[in-house]
Amino acid sequence: MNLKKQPQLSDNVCFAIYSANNAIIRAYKPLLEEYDLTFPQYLVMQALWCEDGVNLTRLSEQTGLDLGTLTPIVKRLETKSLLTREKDSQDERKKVIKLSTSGTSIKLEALKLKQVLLEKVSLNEEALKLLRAHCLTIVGELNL
Amino acid sequence: MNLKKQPQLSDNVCFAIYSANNAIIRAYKPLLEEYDLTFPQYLVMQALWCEDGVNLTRLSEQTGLDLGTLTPIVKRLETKSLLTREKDSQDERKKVIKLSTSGTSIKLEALKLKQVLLEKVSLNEEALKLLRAHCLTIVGELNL
DNA sequence: AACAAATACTTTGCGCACAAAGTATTTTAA
DNA sequence: TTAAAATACTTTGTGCGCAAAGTATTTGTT
Repeated sequence: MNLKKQPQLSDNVCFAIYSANNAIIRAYKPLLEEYDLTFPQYLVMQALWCEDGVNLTRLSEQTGLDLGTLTPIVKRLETKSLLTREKDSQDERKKVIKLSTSGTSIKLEALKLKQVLLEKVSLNEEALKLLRAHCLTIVGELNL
Repeated sequence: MNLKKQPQLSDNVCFAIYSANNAIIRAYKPLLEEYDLTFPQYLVMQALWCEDGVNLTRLSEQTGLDLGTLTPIVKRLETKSLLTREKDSQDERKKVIKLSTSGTSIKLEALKLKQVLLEKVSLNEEALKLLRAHCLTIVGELNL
């Protein structure tokens, strides 16, 4: 009695993560519209709210994005006057990214969006904690 | 004694999933090069290996991608002669996607890549199962 | 001091991912 | 039996995400 059902795309962990990521970005979109931010831009802002006045390479380490991705994102945030990009006087190769007043001022409000989104998900604290840890394990081990 | 360390970007479940997704796509890239496939193209092929001869809308349901994303992906797979796109004679609005001989022939080999990738990750069967389930819960609940 | 190597960032090209607008076909209803 | 609405797909525009190539500055070596 082989009751195995047809194999499905959703049997895949990788597909599940991929789909969850797309779903999260879609769900954040209407919430972030109020701040005129995309999801990756929101992540960069969060990185800066954690540690301000860093150069692009540091931001790259924090976000896991490469410089070719970050440069245009940070430029767009500069256009929106949420941050400034100026050369490091000590080392002119480096660009120091600093939050502007308005970049800092939206921090508390914008961080609340995380709760708004998570409220839509029935997973409990423990499950989310585990999910986060397992994802970071994958990141760490695949980036070796 | 408040020993809480600085808040980090990686405290976020959403960031963890986002990073895991990027890491998975990066890790698959060299493996998929042999088949001249990108990760999303690989997912579409997997969907077809599960259920062949479907129209774009069905493929959209299976992959969670919208038609505007799928059309160009499927066209590229057609260019690579991995599948055909022909109008449904019953309903000429629909395009029926069918695997070609070569599209079918790489199935067994290409599906092995999943194991190759997962071997790099230390998570056990149980953890992966839970991770997958939790991600699908998020997808289901955010797409309401 | 001079030149090679390393580092930090930018630019270009390609393929997603999606919203919005457009085209074609079918269904529904007046 | 048409006109309106719905459905299926395509196209266009924007913003990632990354590889590869390019520029500028600094460091290391002779």
